[in-house]
Amino acid sequence: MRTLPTGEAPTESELRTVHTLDATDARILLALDEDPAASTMALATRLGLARNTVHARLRRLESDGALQQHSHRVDPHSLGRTLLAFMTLSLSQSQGSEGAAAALAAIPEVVEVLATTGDADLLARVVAVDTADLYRITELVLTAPGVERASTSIALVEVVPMRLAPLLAQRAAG
Amino acid sequence: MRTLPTGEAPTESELRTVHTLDATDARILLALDEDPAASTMALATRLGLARNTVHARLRRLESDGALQQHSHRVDPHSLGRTLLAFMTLSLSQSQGSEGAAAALAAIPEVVEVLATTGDADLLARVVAVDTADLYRITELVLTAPGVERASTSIALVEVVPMRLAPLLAQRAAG
DNA sequence: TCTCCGGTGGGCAGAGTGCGCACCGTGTCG
DNA sequence: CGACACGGTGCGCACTCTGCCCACCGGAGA
Repeated sequence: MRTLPTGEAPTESELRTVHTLDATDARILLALDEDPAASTMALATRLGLARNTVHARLRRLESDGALQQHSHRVDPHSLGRTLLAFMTLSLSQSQGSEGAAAALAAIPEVVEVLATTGDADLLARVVAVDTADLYRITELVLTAPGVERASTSIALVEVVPMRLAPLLAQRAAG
Repeated sequence: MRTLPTGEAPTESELRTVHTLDATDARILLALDEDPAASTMALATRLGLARNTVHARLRRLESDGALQQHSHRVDPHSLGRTLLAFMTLSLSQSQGSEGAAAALAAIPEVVEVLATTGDADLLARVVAVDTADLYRITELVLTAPGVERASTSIALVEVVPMRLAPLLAQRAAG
């Protein structure tokens, strides 16, 4: 799966062979996951590696894209958006999804949209201040070109918060 | 919405009055969103503020929880998980969701689970190596206690990648 | 008017970074 | 077998940035 193609050919960096992570890479990323503020030196001493080794690997991981430069650190709650909801959207089959994509991208409260298989065509993650706000956003979403139906479910509890540590741990052990 | 309660009373920090962000806070977070590697000094010069000002605000934002300390920087693709899917899970009404939650949390490929309103009870975000792997995970999910039905849709394209910048921009301007 | 508070400017010690270098063990290949 | 590349290691150095002082200032509110 990749981001929405915008017309251009894939860049050289996108085509770059993805260096698979070895156990050491995974250990570094895992330690970083536990303590994201850790310095290179702290990681090195903690993992029993030389600072230069950790440094070199971090640089490679970043250039490979395994370690994203951008991070989602801002809590929507602090912006007053305490409500999280998912909308499954059905598009009219005749037209493409570009128009809908652009319209959805123009709504700030729509924080993520994925095209999916199945009954619905799009899955949108939406944040809102309260239910009235969510209603307003729903109306807005329904004005997007091609959007025929929206089915909304509200997130009640975060049963398993977003995480990658278990996968990293698996790789670190293997 | 909050994380799954584990029995204890909310901690003092969770009850702390959430300081609402002012426009300057939003500008700082927005600049940080665009360049997460930016140093305090770089932010200060870029925003036309004193270093001490930015420093003090960053400290407050972090202590308020608005700026999360942990960040999701690792790309699942680098772990070979190029497939992203969503599973809507129906639970048997009789039993609670604790058992299911624990079982799902034990599956590394399950990267996020939310309890939702609507037809389904849970929404799980899952990564997999390929469709065969996804099938294996589906079987695994179905063994979780209380899970009666799983409906899977595969993410095809990232129409709008996870983002908060538009909301921050709105706040920065307002 | 006085006081509080947030922003500002300057300064300073210490930590961490980025980078260079040399060395060494391992594995590969001609 | 010898040459070589490669990744990890240890050392050092210049530089930046941090974290934390302090004093000053201007506006808001009592």
